Amino acid sequence: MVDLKDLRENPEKYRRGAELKGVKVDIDQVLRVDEQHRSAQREFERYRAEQNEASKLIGKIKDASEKQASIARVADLKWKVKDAEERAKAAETLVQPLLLQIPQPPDADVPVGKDAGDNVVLYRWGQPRKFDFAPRSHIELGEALGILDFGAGVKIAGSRSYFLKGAGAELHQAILRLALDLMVYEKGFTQMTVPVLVREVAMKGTGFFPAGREQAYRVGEPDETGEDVRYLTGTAEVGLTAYQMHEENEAPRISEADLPLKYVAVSTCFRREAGTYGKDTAGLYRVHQFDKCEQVVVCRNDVEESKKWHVEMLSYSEEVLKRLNLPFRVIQCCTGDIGVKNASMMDIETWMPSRQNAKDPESGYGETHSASRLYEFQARRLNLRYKGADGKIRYCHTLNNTVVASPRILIPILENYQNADGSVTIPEVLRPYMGGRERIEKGK
RNA sequence: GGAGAGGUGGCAGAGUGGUUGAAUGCGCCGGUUUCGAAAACCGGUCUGCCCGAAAGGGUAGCGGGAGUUCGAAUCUCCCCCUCUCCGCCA
Repeated sequence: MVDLKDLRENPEKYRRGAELKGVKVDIDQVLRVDEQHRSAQREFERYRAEQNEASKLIGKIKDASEKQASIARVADLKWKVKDAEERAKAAETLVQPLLLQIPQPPDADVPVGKDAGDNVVLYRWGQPRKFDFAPRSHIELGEALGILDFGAGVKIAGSRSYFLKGAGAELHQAILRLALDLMVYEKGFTQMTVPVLVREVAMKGTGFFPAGREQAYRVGEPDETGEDVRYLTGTAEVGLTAYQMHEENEAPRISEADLPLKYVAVSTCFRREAGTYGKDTAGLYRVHQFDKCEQVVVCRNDVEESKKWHVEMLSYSEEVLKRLNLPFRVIQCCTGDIGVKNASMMDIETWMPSRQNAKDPESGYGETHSASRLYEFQARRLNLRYKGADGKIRYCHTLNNTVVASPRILIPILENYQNADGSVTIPEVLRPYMGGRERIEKGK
């Protein structure tokens, strides 16, 4: 959520921001409704002040008939108060949903662009492998080795579903564990187990709703209050970021000394992938259910510090890929591709031989990581605030990034580590998590 | 699922219709004292929104919502949550 006060003072900034992101919003409408709300509120407060003053005096009046007269006089105010209050409330309930739709303006260092085609490659690491045989896709490899089963997945769970079997499942767990261990034991993150079935507030608070509502699976039937409805999260970012969520009138429980909060969690992620019909339908690339090791940092309200963490968190993800010796490139996403929530976003794309297009030697990189810098956007919705050393209360900044998501990461692993005979060499760093095995071979 | 108890400030815990944002204690911050510290003593210490350049003022908040009343933490109704006991399940 953007700052309403700032929106009032600098509407142009938000108009421009929405335009850069390609999001249609009516800023003037928000300002109009907000003004209605505030003028009604002022009226309400003026009448209420009068009423409170008069009521206070009534309590002191001893004479019965005089008291009755005063009560009769004040009674009239009661209706004026009620009327103004209702108008204020009505306008306020209109402001909120409008405000939730206004995107965070992209940061100044984000390149202007329409869509993913305008993203900028920042740098690369590793050399794509030159095969001296015709490389197979992870689908061919996995099915031949008996470690991936898409047929059973589709039969049991529908499209974009799969089974990982034997060494496939082992590899999946090994990579998640590698990532988690790096974050916990080397980078000092606090490991969490988070709810993946959450209430609407958590989805709204983290900025996935209302804009991305169609991407989430809804679970349960609404009762009269709607409270029985839950949502399956598409990332542990929801649980990790919302963890310190506060009520609006609550004093902050976080103090500056507690920051930064560094959380990591592995969770199962669920995505409807609405609007992607026909895109990446085969294989492990775009699936409805997967597991992801996610990192979240909640830091001080300081743009420079946010930027520093953004790069730092990105380096942790790179570290995982480097240890796996998988070639990748880092992308600075453009204004049209960073989504409603983000001030900036950088992706890591890992080289996947099967995605390489013979005509384009630059192709073959597929997104495996996404690092977001959100400044106050989520913190405002979640009321994530802290008391500064100076006593002032500020909103935190939040950031998040994939450490590794599997089975998508199995694509580059299987494809890059394949041998001419169809076997797959297990990356050295994963062997300790797989009983010391070195190769995945058919039937073994 | 059945029976009971309860949800008040950072924490503990008073308060059952009239200057109650709310006693008291603890904690925290500042000061006095001390060579320094502890103890003791004194003072301060919630948050949102609105108005204001600021100082400050107004308003709202005692689990949430609705109601009664001139006036509600206190009364009524609905909902949510927590705890204890019993049952059931893992």
